[in-house]
Amino acid sequence: MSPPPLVVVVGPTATGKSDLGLALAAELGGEVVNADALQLYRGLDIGTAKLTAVERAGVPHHLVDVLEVTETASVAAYQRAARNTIEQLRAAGRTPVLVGGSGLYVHAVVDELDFAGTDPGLRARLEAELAEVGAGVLHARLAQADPAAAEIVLPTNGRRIVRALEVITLTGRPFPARLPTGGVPRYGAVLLGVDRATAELDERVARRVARMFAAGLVDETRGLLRAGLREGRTASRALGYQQVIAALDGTGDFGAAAAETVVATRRFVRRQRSWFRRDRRIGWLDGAAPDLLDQARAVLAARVGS
RNA sequence: GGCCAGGUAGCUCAGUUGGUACGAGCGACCGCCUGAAAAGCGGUAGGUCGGCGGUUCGAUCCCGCCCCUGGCCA
Repeated sequence: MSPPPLVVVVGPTATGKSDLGLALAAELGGEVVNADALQLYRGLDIGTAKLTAVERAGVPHHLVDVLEVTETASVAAYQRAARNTIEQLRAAGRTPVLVGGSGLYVHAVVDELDFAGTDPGLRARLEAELAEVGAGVLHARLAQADPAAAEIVLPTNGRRIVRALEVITLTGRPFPARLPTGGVPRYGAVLLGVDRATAELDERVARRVARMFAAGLVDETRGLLRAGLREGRTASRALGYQQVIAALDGTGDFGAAAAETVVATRRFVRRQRSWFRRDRRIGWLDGAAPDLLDQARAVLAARVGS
């Protein structure tokens, strides 16, 4: 008997991915594998809209609460962990349901992305240099070392320039500046996308953020700050937390922080869409459809069957 | 009612000593994205310069009246 295919549920935030993923896992006798970079963190609960133990209704969730807020997330580490988990589940005959809105993370699991290694010392040196001399100078160096990559990586994008130089120095090979376009996905994956009409989604985001603040996002952030959130490179940037930290350091105006979180989340939704939009393998569903689950079932049946 | 400040892009504000608005940040839209990705980066579209009249070859910038906003005084 062949192992069950991987079911993937992607889409912008606040569309209803988690609920659909949960329902599908429950129905298929599967387990959820998180593909959300920030839900990896222990303690980032309210702001990441993490499902509670009760809401999970007994369906096992993997790769949630596996990082401390002080740790820096890493796609490569995530890729290894997620593939491991998925392979184990499939070997056990359980359907893995990969749910999340971090496009690069999903891509890393489902497609052939090979991350070159990393070297903390080298990275630190390059970053210090970036801060000192600016992206332009480093880009000029990249143009020397790898003209093709320099062609693609913009001279203003310090982050990418640093990584490109790191990879080239470490491997002696060019930096693959272009993401491979999706071919046949691993694990016989079926990709489902959940989205909603823009106006409706914006409205949901506003309500969700209000709910988060009402539910104690500020207190949660205070607690996490005591746990070292400020030193966390990834977690301190999470939507909501980032704005609360700024308010705590500055005006103390949490109403403004909430408003800023809404705007930032809306921008995030747009970016998520532009990321997923180009993946032609995704079968899109309207999160508002009353028969969402039926539609998802239908797409699954059609794709798995073929 | 009087005095003062102000009405310039969707928002907050620069600017032009009268000659086609160098506008900026934010937002919007589009896109990029290989070890921070809820991060990082790029492109594009938006303006009767409050209204009406006057002066002038020419007015967003000068004059008059009016409307609106904020503050002070009564």
